[in-house]
Amino acid sequence: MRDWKRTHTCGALRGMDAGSGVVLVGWLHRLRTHGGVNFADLRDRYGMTQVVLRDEAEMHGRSVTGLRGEFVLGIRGRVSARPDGMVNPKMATGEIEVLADEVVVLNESEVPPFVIEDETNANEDLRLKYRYLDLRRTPMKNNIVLRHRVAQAAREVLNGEDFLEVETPTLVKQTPEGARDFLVPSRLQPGKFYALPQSPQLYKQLLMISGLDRYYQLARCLRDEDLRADRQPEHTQIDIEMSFVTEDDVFALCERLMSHLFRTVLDRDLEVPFRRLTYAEAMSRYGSDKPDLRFGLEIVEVGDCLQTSGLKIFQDALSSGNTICAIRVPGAAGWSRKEIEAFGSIMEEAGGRGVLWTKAEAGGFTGGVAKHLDESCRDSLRERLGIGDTDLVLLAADKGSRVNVLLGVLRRPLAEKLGIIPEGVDAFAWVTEFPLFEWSEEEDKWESTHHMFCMPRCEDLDYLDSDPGRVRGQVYDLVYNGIELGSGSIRCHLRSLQEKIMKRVGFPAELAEERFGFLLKAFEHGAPPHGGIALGLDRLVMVMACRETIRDVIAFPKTTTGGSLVDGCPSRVPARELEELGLTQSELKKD
RNA sequence: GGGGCCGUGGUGCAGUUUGGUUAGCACGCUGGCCUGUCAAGCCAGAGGUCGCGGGUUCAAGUCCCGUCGGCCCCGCCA
Repeated sequence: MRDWKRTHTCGALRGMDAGSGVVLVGWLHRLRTHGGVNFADLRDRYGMTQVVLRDEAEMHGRSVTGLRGEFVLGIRGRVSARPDGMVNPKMATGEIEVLADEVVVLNESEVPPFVIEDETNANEDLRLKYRYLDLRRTPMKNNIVLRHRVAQAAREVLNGEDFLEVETPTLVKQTPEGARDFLVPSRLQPGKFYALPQSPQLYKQLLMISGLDRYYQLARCLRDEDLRADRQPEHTQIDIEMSFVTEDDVFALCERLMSHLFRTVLDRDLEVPFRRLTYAEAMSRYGSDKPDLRFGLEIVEVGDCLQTSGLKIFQDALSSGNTICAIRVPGAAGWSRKEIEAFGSIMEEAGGRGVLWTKAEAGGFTGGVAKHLDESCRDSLRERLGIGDTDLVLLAADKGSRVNVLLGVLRRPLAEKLGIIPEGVDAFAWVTEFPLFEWSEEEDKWESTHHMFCMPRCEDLDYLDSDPGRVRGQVYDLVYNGIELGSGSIRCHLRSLQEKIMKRVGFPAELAEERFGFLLKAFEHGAPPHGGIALGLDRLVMVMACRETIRDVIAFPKTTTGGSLVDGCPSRVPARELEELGLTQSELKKD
């Protein structure tokens, strides 16, 4: 057989190539027969080229009508400018076509289980089973390409700023607290286990103590927890750590990083510095620690406006010290009771007791709780909320900040119904000053909000013992359009303080020594002040690709039950291998 | 651990509420026609254990129970 090394890809040829002899290889995307002249679209990663097959082409024993979709073909021919009026402006290669002299079938293909085209109607489980076919589709291929470009652009920025890419172990010590670990049994030390890393957290801190100063890694992180559209058991972080930095340094670096990514990959400019708001502010104004700032619909406390209302719910709330908050929904006075109460249902699903409401129309208040609002209530509500003439007001009363969370749940659905979420807006923000601890009812103890290696804010150090819930950390999240894209902190680098924090979350000195002795020891050998961040690469690429799930930006993702449909893992293993590891499967049911 | 939705030719869906003769549509597929198509067109055709198991019934895609698989959400995910 002659040499079938390609001279061009299927996306390369242009009008100026007319007259050249070329060899193309690729998959037969579609074949259109017209008797004496036939058109074959040849597809590869780089694009699509129309090949003209006439009767005189050497087919090596094949007939044109014997060719099928997804056959792998080699084409030898000549580039020809398309005749007048035949140029296809929808194709990058639409100015030309290749007149085939010779066609060879490099491999045949079964009829694919779904059609390889940009808009597929195939269900996701089928696409996952035949992922290699799904990835032939242009949108999926583009996601993978986009991911590559994001990863490389991130490396460019970090390499250019003297960061070192360092790999950390995959077989690590099991960590107490945090997510459930994936465990790997040790053969050489029967009965003992490695864990797969939830993140390289401790290793990157050790690298700072090593004096490497600036580290990054595109790190796989593994957590044995339930899946979601934006959560997989294994995901990738752009993991960053720096010595001798403040929060501002980390923010500025990430802003340079994100600006470069959006500029080079999406050709979009970001407004920097990103907006900053404290955790307390985010929770009170938006009812969320990852607020969507593309639209308003802010939550406002209105308890004092309702002192004179006779409504029992208000009276009870005020007398019991509960909070009453409201959202002004501009232009929604025309909504029906049914439409409004749909939002009450959303609130109930979130654990609330439904929503109260009233409408501001023609200078007055109507509907819902309007009849329980006297002039004084109305005036103060008008002023507090800036109520216009066609507004709906949603109100809720509940304990403390719970009410903000409940109303916060409504913001996105409200914005969608109002159609006020702007296209193409990149609403980045830093949420800062996260509390260091939160009380766990379930465990009946204080737990770390982020993780136990975060530095408290200096001014809150005195509350570590007296009022742990009041201690804010040098802890921050990066938020984009209501999605958490990353989180980080300035770390604790002082042994005594770290021990104090560990004690607070249930690790007395002895236990801390056993579990984290190596880190505490390292702190005694000149640990520099340091901090960093971990950015979720999957989520970042997901939002950049405008996808709804990170499965679309992962080549081989898992299903919601943690399975891989393309290869069928997890799977059973031979009993002999279990024995070798000192494991038995007696409790597990057979297939 | 809990809640919800889905499963019908290769693919996507209709049919299930109210059980009843040959399970319908589109795309794809197969064969034929066709010398300028590019989501080609026209003609003809093949293709279905209704996820699986059990039950109710004269009769089950349809009703009941169980089970498997996929998706979404709560819990969980420092």
